[in-house]
Formats: sequence, structure tokens, C-alpha cells
Amino acid sequence: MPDDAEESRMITADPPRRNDEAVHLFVERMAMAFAEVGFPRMAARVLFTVMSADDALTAAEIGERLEVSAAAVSGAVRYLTQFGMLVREPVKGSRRDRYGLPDNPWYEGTITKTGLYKNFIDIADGGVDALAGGSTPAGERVAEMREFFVFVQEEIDSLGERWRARRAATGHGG
Amino acid sequence: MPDDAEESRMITADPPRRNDEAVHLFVERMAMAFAEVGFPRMAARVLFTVMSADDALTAAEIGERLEVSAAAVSGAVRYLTQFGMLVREPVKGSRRDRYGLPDNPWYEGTITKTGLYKNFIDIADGGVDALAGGSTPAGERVAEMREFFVFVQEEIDSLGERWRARRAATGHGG
DNA sequence: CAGTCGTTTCACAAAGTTGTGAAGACTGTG
DNA sequence: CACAGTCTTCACAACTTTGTGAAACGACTG
Repeated sequence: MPDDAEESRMITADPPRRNDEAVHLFVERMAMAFAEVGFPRMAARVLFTVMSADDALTAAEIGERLEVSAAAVSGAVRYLTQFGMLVREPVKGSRRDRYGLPDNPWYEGTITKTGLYKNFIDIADGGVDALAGGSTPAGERVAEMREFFVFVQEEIDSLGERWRARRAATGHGG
Repeated sequence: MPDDAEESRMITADPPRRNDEAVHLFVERMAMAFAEVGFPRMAARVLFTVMSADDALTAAEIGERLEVSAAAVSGAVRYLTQFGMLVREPVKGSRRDRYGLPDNPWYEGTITKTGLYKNFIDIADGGVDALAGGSTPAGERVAEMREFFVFVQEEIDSLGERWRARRAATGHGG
């Protein structure tokens, strides 16, 4: 019975398989969610395309899956490799490169090393000065906000470490 | 000696005062930093304008300080009040409203209750399903990313509480 | 060292965002 | 109940962003 469409009705232990359509939905949704927080749109699409592939992909394969031009892929991989979120793997005996994920996953570093709040803190410093420190209602208010950002940044700085500790504790330490 | 411009040269304990130009720079910089992470531009400008004012401001005053139209202010305050980041205070004996900040500062709730990672997690759930769970390299990879987001979200969920605890410990508890 | 395949660059077009001006709506006042 | 002051809505214009096509580039191959 070679009819694949019937498989799901059978009771035998079919190996789970990927659902390309659903995978693509995931890629696009996740990419959009990232784009909404300022991540470049195409870079996000490429990143999740590679993430959802079992093997490293060529630029052409990425372009096919997303139905975008080679130029768009080129720009996106440049962006991603710049931040180490993607690694370029030259293919022996071919002019193509393949793009895969680095050994240590991008998300940990991206979240923790962004320095987003450091930026907020720096700008808030200027605000506190300009508002005469804590001597005015506005100055006090901005100083408090700054303190909060300092706290959040501290938490984020230690987050990577806590994550690794937790992973190790739950048996993922390798 | 009524010449204010000379004050800074004196050695007497001058009260610190606000530097309007520097305040405006702060407002615009902070607003841009927020815009870069997806916060509506004008809403951010209005938010920080109100934050850096000692008293609640009218819509007209906000418009003046930012040199933008009443329409732009209207849209921005609507956005901000919707999320409780700004409160509208009707002025007795006047048709104007004033806009001020809520008692509990917006940043704590905004950062902690955004549910940004919850969204990522939901989308990643779909990805894990589509990729046949942990049975494929890609599925495992996406599942790991999801785990990380779950961890981050947990940390963020408890962040507000930890912040309040810290504030209380350092004498800001009121 | 010419040919070919894959990648990159660049000017431009399509699409999306953002704020404006003007008109409209609402509300209290004379 | 007409008027004036304030806020809101809406169509549009300016600006920004994003991705395309075409051409240039670079590197391996024969």
C-alpha cells in the first residue's frame, strides 16, 4: 500500500515527518514577530528558514524556499553572518556556499549581548543631568526609570549564565 | 543683581535648574531608541515629553514642545492612554485635558507584561509540531530555542517582583 | 585564459509608515 | 441654541524601508 495519503489513518508507528506548509508558516510568523521588534525582515526570514532545515542550505535554496531574489538573500546572509547568527560553509568541489547555524545558538548571545538597556541607560543619564538630578519631579522620575533599566540590564547580563546552569542541571550540559 | 546669565559664575549654592535644550535632546534620543525597538515614534516622543515635565501637560503644550500638529498629539496620547502609560486628567473649568503619568510607572508593566516571548513561544510551538518534534535536527533545534524563550519569559515574569523587592530593600518602599 | 556558475552591488520601484492640514464632532457658555 | 474652544478623524503627501533586476565581480575549470 504505497499510498502515503492513507498513512495517517493507520495504527502502525509511522515515523513523524515534517509538514512543509506548516514549517513555512512558522518561518514567516516568527520572522514577522522578530521584524516587529526591529529585526530586519528578510534577515529574520532567512534565519528561520535555515533554522528549520535539517541541513545547511545554499543561497539558491534559501531563495527558492522564500521566493525571493538572490540579491535579497545576499543582503540577509551578510547581515546574519556579521553577527555570527549564521555561518558560511564553503562547499568542496562547488562554487556554492552553504549557510548553517553556529555551534552555540544565536539566541542566547543575541538576547544577552544586545546592550539595549545599556543604550537606554546612557540616554537617561543625559536626561537626569538635564533635569537637575533628583531635585525636580521630572528629574526624580527619569532617575527612577534609569534605575529600573540598570536593574533589568543586570538581570539580562546574568541571564546567559543562569540559562547554562539550568541546562546543565536538567541534563543538557553535554 | 537680576542678571540670571551671571549666576553660574557665582560660588553661592545655586539651585540646579533644568537645561531645556538638553532635556529636548534627551526626549528625542530616548524616543528614537524606543522607536528602534518597534515603539511608535510619535508616541515615544510624547511619552518622554510628559516624563520630562514637572507638571502634567495639555495636548497643545505637548504639540508646542515637539513642534508637531494637534493631530499627531491626539493619535499619540490615544495610543499611550490605551496602554495606561499616560493618564488623561480633565481640567476643571476648562475644556482642555492634561496628560500626566500614572502612579505606578509605565516601564515596569510595559517591560514585564508585554508578553513578547510568550508570542515567540506560541509561534515556536507551531514550528516544533511542523518539524516533527525532537526527532529531526531542525525540530530539536527549534525546540531548544523555544525552551530558551520559555526560560527568558519566566525570568521576565518574576522581574517585576524582584525589582519591587530590591526597591523596598534600598529604602524606596514608601 | 576564456567560459561559466554563483554571489554581490547598485539604482530604482513598490510598498509601507508617519505626520499634516482641514474638516468634523463634541461640550460647555452666553 | 448659536458660538467658541478643544479634540478627533480622514485623505493625502512626504519620507523611509525593502526587495528587485541587471550588471559587475570573482573564482574555479577545462
